[in-house]
Amino acid sequence: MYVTRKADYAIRCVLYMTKNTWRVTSVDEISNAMYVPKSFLAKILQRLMKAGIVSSTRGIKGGFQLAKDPKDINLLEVIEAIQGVSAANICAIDSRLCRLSGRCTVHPIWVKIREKVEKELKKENFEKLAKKSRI
Amino acid sequence: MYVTRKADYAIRCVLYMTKNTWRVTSVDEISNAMYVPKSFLAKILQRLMKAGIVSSTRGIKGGFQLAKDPKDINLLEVIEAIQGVSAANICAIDSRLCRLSGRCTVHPIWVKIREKVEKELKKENFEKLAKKSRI
DNA sequence: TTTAAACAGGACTATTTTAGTCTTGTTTTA
DNA sequence: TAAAACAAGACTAAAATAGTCCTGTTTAAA
Ligand code: SF4
Ligand code: SF4
Repeated sequence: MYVTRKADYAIRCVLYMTKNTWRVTSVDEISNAMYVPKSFLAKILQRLMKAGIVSSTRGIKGGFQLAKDPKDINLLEVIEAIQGVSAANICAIDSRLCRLSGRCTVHPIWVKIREKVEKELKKENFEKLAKKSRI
Repeated sequence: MYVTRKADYAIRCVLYMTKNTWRVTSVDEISNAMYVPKSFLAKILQRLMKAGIVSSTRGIKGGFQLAKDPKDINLLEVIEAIQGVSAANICAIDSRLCRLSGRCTVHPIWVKIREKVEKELKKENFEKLAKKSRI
């Protein structure tokens, strides 16, 4: 499980939008507030759209807003919306990616770690995060 | 924390050597047994040498063997010997890698996840792994 | 009705990382 | 003294990462 800049930016921006829930916010505003390159952010928001996490309004005065209640969005789903499923080792993403997985002693350890990490990430919803937030 | 092929191979090979503790094993033998490209494995073993995990004997009949008791080698140290410290997000490797870390709400979550993962990996020593092993 | 602000989406690119290979040299034992 | 084995550095191809850019569409407001 490695979080790319793209996914990290996504989290920051969903957090920003959480604090402006139901207000339409432009890419430009989010980009400036969260220190994310504008054209890169535009791409990120497109993926969050496809995942149903944000919705967009086109045209002048358009922008983005959360498509769900912040308490129903967790860290894991934002990360997966951006970079797909991930884990610490390939066999924990899909055991077929290593032909040894069926008889490997280490394989179950990676699976267990993946489960633990995902459990932690699922626990963190954006309502909770926004309450603590100072960004 | 993402485990590269290099580190995964290292783990497999340390496990193989655990089952032949105190016997000098050639790169060629390990390479064939563990399905790791020979010249790549040679590089990996060099790093395990520097970390004090294995020792080498040069010349004909030379090879590698563990430099420590298998119960004193854990998964984390093998991984770190190969790829250095790693974590799920850059700020959990070194908080200075993100200028927001001081005021970021998400940062402590990555730190906590790193701690949990490292704890799991430290628990797994090679004596324990070799007992379960069928590779 | 036109214009400008904003999103949509695809193509493109530079840099870094990964996953190796290759070559030349040194050591050691049969 | 030759062959088998490690040592170490240079090299490379492919993939992933971190973006940019350009052309088009939508829509509110002047
Ligand atoms: S831990 Fe085992 S199953 Fe997983 S990638 Fe490594 S060798 Fe394959
Ligand atoms: S989680 Fe926060 S501190 Fe860590 S990299 Fe992301 S923005 Fe920076």
